[in-house]
Amino acid sequence: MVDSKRPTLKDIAAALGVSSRAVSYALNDTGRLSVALRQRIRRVAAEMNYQPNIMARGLVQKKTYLLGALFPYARVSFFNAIISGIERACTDHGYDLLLGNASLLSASEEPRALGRLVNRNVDGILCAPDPRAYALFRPFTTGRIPVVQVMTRIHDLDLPYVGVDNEYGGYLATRHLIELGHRHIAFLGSNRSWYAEINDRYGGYTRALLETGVRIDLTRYRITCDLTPDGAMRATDDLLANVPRTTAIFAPTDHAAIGAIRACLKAGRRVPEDCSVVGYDDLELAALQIGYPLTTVAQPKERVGVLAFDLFQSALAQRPVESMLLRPELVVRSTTCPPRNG
Amino acid sequence: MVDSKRPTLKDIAAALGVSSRAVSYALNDTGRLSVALRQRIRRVAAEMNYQPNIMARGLVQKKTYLLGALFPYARVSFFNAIISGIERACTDHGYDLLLGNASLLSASEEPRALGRLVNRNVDGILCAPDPRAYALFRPFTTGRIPVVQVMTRIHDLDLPYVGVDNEYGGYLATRHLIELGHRHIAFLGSNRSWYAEINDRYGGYTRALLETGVRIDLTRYRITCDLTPDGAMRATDDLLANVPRTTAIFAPTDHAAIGAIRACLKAGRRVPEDCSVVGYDDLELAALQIGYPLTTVAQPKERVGVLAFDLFQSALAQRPVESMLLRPELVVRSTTCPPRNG
DNA sequence: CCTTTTTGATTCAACGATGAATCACCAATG
DNA sequence: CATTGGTGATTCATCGTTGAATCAAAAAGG
Repeated sequence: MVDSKRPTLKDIAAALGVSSRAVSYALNDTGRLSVALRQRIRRVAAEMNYQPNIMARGLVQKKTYLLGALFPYARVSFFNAIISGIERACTDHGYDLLLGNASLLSASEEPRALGRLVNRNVDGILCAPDPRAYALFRPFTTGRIPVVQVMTRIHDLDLPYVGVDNEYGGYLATRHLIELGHRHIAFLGSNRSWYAEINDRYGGYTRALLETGVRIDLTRYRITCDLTPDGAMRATDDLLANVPRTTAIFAPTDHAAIGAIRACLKAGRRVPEDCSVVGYDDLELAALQIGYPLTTVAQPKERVGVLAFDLFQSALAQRPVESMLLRPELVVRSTTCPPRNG
Repeated sequence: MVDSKRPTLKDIAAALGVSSRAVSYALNDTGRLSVALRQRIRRVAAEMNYQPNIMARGLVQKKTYLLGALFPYARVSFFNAIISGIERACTDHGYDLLLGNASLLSASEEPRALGRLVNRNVDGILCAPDPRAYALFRPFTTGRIPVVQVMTRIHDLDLPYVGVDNEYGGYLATRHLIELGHRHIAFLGSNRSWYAEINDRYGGYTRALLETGVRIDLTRYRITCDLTPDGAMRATDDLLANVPRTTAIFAPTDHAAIGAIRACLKAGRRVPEDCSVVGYDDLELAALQIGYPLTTVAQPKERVGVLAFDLFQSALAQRPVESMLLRPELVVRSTTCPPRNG
């Protein structure tokens, strides 16, 4: 069974003494052919292990059955599950996924990565665009390549979007802390103002406070930093020194939560007894923390991926496309408990 | 600047009043053309924002400039860095990466995923094949599609391979424990005998023992289990109960190390004071453990990805291809220290 | 001055598939 | 019997690009 070359329609046609067009008809179940011939062709095609050349087909149909994925490399651990959801949907619908991850600095790499995808004539693009890349994606609002925004949305850009309600997630996390009895809850904001997700989570935080009548001096309890483990740790160092009454911290990122917890321990505070911490994202490392499995907000990532593909298909078929906002869930583990003198 | 359609060679030719073949020559810097015309064509092509249609080119050149990646979905967090290394090499050489990850059970999904890649006429495949998939990859040893094995190698299969020396990694980890003074070092093996990597790490473990003259009753200190956090935890439960003299554990996987440490803590043993643990892989969650940053063996993953691409290119160019074995490194963090009465 | 070579460009075919049109044949119709 | 209609298949053009061959004109050679 050494197939030295992949058979083409012509090869099959020659083997049977019919026209290659007939073979095409038979295999696609189109055109007008006698059942007998149709079956004969199919049998031989199967015997010869024929597989269509997708490129040739794409050339004439002007479709590639390729879907481009454009996600920031810096956050792979987060987008993994989403990409795998997308991929599953792809295989189920005859599509293949082209990886165009923007390495490193997304704002500068995205143009090139995007160009490569367009170059390949992808039928659509799923992406988590950098908020600053408005100009880059603007042409696609009118263009012929459907683009779906996933998890991250550029404000004012008229492109469909599938995401998870960050405001509600922030609300869930904060509400959880309040219900445990906390009244001094800090929020770790990002020092990059354009991260809308973080701002939305902050919105949920303030709403929870408002709804429950918990009054907090935000100028002291809302601090900003790099949302990396180290950045959050340094910010929390300061927080605990300046605002020692803090009994709980809402870190809108698991990485930040790790930094916050480290700062607490360093300051001699036990977690969660002396200080509760809630994270966000439910990365693998949240559940697999040894001493401190993280209480965090989980997002239905796989489902987001699948829905993003659905939206792409609708857009491709010119059907009306509506953005979707899914609900996150609170996952309570071991980094939260009632305050000591609550 | 609304490009309603992407320009083709013909469009540029028409705009200039020359043949489309001349345009092709000019843009590829081939053929014989006057410098003047060449420049004129290039300028207009740039103005019209021309980008070649890779599919059409591929059709005639019988190349797709597509590279298939086939990695088990179950271990994404591990293969992330490798894939990103591959991708970087791809972009640097005009290739694009097609994701063909085998979802879930690799042994059953691989055939389909592999078929899709072949179907797409990928120019090559980089994969971490399931050891049981010998028959599946056998045809590629003679075939025209270069396949490079990455991190995982199927024994007796004549396909190039880039990986990291697992035997040496196991040796490094064990040697580290011995040098700290440990004499009762357990090894957590896999209950799936076909995982060659784990067996190799075990080989390094025994070599270190032999070299240093440390005699250990392997029937008691070598236990086997599912190398998941829970599996390793249960196995370690038993180990600590049956062989209480154990002062160190070499878990050939970070996930297993987490389970082992959990079991230690559950049994009232402090880590590392009462029991040291070494992991393997240096996943993100190893460094980002809050209380117990893992001592573990790190592999040069990005580099493996880049080298895998290089091997693919050599194979494609019919150059001789030699497999490569890189060296892992020990990363000492907080889960190892000398035994108490060492 | 005529022949050969070189230069600069063009034309034609092909890659492997599909869209559109066509054609031969046979049956049914008036 | 000539006309119409449907059936089952074929032929031709095309997608956008490159390989191979060709061609006209200018340059070089004897």
